[in-house]
Amino acid sequence: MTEPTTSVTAPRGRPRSERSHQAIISATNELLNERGFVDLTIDEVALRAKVSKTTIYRRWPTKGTLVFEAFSDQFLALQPIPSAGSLHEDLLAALRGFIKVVKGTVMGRTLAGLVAEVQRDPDLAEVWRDRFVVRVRTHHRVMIDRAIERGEVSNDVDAEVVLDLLYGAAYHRLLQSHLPLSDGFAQTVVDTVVAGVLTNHAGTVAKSVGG
Amino acid sequence: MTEPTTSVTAPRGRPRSERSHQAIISATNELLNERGFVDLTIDEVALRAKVSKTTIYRRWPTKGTLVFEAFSDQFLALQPIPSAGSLHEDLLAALRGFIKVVKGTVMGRTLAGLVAEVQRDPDLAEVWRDRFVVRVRTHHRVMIDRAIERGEVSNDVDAEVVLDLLYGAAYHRLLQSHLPLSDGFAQTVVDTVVAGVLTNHAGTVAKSVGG
DNA sequence: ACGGTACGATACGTGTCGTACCGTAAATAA
DNA sequence: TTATTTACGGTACGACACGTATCGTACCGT
Repeated sequence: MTEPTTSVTAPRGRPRSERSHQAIISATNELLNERGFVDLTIDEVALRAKVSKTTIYRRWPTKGTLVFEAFSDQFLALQPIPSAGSLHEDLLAALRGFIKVVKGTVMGRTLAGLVAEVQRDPDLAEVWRDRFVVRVRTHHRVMIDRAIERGEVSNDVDAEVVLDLLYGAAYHRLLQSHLPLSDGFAQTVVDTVVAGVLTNHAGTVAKSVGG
Repeated sequence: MTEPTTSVTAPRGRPRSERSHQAIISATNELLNERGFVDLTIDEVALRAKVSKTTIYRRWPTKGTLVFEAFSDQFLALQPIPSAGSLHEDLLAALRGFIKVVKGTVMGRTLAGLVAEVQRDPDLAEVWRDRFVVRVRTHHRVMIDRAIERGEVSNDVDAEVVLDLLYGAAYHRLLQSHLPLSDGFAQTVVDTVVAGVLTNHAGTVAKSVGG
């Protein structure tokens, strides 16, 4: 109890280098930009970070987990929860925010690459679900919860399905590349979903009709 | 002009063995069932099909294209266009059909594996879009076109977005595995999307309200 | 017969992953 | 100070699967 709470058990041997950690993450992000997920190799990350390959494998068991860690915090920081007032405005702003990041940065291809890797690596899939999908969805669900609290929609709305409709459609265009992630797409998606929710789950107060 | 239309240019040398072709496709499907996309190897397909590996590579440049061909016809044949009468009924039947195949057979994991591979192989991505995504969407779009013809919805409905909402949501649950592809999910998805479409794009005749 | 193409069998080169090994460096404990 | 513990760099290595190359043989039309 006299020890500081920062370290309950004193680490014994040589501590892991925080500097190496940062160098690896940085090199990973650099190479992600230059080559993309598929053509990124651990050897090259080690070379770029001036670190032994062994050091990388001591911390991350696979390429997927490394890229995941380099990607996720960065991406999640760019997904704010809008609170403009109406459900329509909030969802549209959120979807536009997603599209902006996905189209405007290399993170779109990295995200696609990670979704792909998740289909190949069950261990990564678990991490992905618990530390990304669940996290970002919990984040986004707040918009719907707030609409319920306001009485804009009733509380029997299936928030999970609403999120699946919005982001499912967006991920679909990202992964299949059959049509562009345009702003018109975002508008139509939100128009349709919100209208559907309001029709089937009208709230207790006058609804605000968006533009 | 005197030649039959079946072969414009007469093939010169030894023709490709149709028997080998079938054996390769069959072996691929067998191994797809046993091991899944990731753990399927070309060497093993060759062994199982009693065919040289060279023969496989003469016809399909990569593992992805081979699996694509073994998968796509089979899958597409199981995606009929419902015509029950109302848009709601048609879309629900179609989505249920998709879920049934994806959950009931190994094709769900194969589909996920192919979507993953498409993110890694640009050549396969092109084939995938042109010979699968476009094809299945054209197929499904008929349901919406017919609703327009019936006057159930107006002709300014964005059919592409409707498909993205429906199948985007389903693919999302397939690929992210955060929630199950339950029948309740299918119902809520269709309820919401159809309500949204009818609200924003009411047709010229009395709409049928689904039970 | 002859040229053209597919075939089987197999060896090979390539790329990448992840591990093993070894001597060294940095920290704590006695 | 010395011993112990753990991380580090450097590198070699094993494993695996991909895709290619080679070569002699089997079928096909002319």
